[in-house]
Amino acid sequence: MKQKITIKTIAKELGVSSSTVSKALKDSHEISVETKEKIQAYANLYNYKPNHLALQLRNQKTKVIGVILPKIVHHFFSTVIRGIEEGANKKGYNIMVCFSNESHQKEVETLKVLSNGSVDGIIVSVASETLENKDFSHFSALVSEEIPFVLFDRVINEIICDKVVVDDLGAGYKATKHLLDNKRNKIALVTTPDHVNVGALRRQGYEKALIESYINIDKRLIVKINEKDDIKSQIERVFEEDIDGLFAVNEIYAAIAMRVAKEKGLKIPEDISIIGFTDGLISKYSSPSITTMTQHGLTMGRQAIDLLIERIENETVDFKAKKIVISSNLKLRESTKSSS
Amino acid sequence: MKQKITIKTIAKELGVSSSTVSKALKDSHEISVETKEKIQAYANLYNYKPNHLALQLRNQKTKVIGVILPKIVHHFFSTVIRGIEEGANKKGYNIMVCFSNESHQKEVETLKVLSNGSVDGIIVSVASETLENKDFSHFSALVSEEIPFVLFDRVINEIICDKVVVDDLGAGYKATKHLLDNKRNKIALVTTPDHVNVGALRRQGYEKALIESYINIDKRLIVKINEKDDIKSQIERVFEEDIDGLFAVNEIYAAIAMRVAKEKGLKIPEDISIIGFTDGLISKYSSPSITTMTQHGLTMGRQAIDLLIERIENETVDFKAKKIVISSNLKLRESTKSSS
DNA sequence: AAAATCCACGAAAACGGTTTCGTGTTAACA
DNA sequence: TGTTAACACGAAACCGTTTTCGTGGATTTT
Repeated sequence: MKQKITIKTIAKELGVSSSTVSKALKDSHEISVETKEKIQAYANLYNYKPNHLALQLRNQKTKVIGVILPKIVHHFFSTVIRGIEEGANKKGYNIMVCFSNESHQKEVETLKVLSNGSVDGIIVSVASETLENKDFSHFSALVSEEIPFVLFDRVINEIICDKVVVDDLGAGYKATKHLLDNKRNKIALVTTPDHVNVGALRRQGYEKALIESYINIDKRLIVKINEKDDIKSQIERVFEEDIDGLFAVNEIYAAIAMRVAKEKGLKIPEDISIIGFTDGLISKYSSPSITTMTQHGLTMGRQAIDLLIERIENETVDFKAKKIVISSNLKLRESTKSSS
Repeated sequence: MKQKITIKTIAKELGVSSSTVSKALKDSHEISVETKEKIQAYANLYNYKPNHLALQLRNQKTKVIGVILPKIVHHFFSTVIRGIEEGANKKGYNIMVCFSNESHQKEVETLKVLSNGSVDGIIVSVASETLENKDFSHFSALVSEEIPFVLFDRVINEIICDKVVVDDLGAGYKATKHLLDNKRNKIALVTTPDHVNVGALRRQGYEKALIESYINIDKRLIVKINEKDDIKSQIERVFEEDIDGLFAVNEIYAAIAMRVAKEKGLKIPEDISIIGFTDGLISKYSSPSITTMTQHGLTMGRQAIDLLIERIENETVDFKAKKIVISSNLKLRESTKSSS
């Protein structure tokens, strides 16, 4: 990289001190008009740009936000990034994006790197492995170091900090209710293992809706996907039961379920109604298109970044963790009949 | 944020100089064992972490790579990010992700921010607006400032720098050839406006394949999508011709085309074969699943980051721009019959 | 006993800015 | 004519770390 021009070199060339240059470039009233013009012209000519690192060191802030996601190739997380980036940009921040790839170890390491002063604050959605083994010490460390951070979507109850979540229980309830309203009563649930709290909450919503309709919860209708094994064959098992409705906690499971249904010769939505989660491209462009619960990734991202920047810029003495709950609503499409 | 412990505070507390502390923490042989142990113990106790900003300033490098993408909610770009992040991580770099949202202005601004020393190098896929108005001065500036950068996918011929691209012409050719081999001969093309070079190249491949088969190019079969208008209705127009094959330059166009075909009562792949681009989730999970040309986003990301880091770390005197062409291959699925 | 060699550590400069606090010169005022 | 104020600029400290080059005292070598 070419040697960049600095204030010092300008000062030397023009035979003034660096303080003068600094002030002249900021159009300070302390400096005479001629000197300012001379310096500004020179700086312009040689395309002077202040070194960001020096400024960061001096100001003790980076104007950078770290973001750690479990994965990227996922419509929901993509939209969250977009929301975060938009909000950050509006306030003059940049974002540094990292991935844990659902690995606890990677999450710990990444958090360590980011918390050495490279960023002013951090936004995290917790890796499933961390959720599973329940080792949250890296987050406690963040708390005790008083580094501003907010958790979203996959959060940890034990850690006290700002959070942004979807009303997962409510969403599970609404989804199931919609199927019940469609006169479905043998409703399968395709969900995650219990340690992923969003999955667990959505299941609770599902159960709540069933109980309200005096339908017994049938364990055989619930399949908790283990992503290490083949997903499709796990879903096929639930089709051995005579189901007429299916609620999947993400759009990939929904899409796979739809395919299985078609292969079984079932018509959608006539023979079986299917509802997914995350209003992503798959749901939108598949045919029939899939009714889903919206996850409002953009909104979540924006809320998370706003919360974080608020925390960073207003070092409030009285810390009070905030939790923003975003409600999910039904996006009606072709894979379920509209309730009449 | 809590006041972090620094070398200076350690030095003061322990009554030694900061040089001693610095050396002790690096286990230098210059420092006696007792002193080292004392200092290390203290640093450990108070959880000392070196300030990254100070290091960056001193070393004149950030170990951060800037990435500018036209958009994120797009399977291809998501996978590229993943590739970049993986490669960067392996070499001890972090990535700072920004989006131009296809806007020229935003691209210029972002580039300016990143090139003030916040990053060691930059990876860009050019915004479509920039491609359209052909104002590349911000990239020329990068060249003259000798900031390492690499362009990928959407590149600019006029700018001399490292590049990673897909063999778009070849891909367009292969896709069309596949349809021809399927005994299709009225093949529609759904592509981008000409200024998006990847679209233009894929069209050339399409035309080459047709010409080789002695088929005249019929302008009515080619639709250049303007994303500002409704995409579906633009695609519907091409279905007014009696087509039996369709090649779309991305998976969204392909998915929409498939939907239109279904609505017209056409059976896929019996009545019409459809082939897309980018091996994304839509193509994979829709039914019928869509045959596509793979775009190898992960590979592109990795190649781009490797190229960039190579450039950063080996300040070669003899600059020779490299161009890596990644060939695309056919991913056979249900939306086309296998050629026999 | 004088000279050379180690040892363990500190002073200071450097990275590139900003900012506070002078200070010398000139002009205005009493 | 002496005092004060305004002006235009510079010196130096600071952010946190690394690194080069001393240096004073102890030990070893001639």
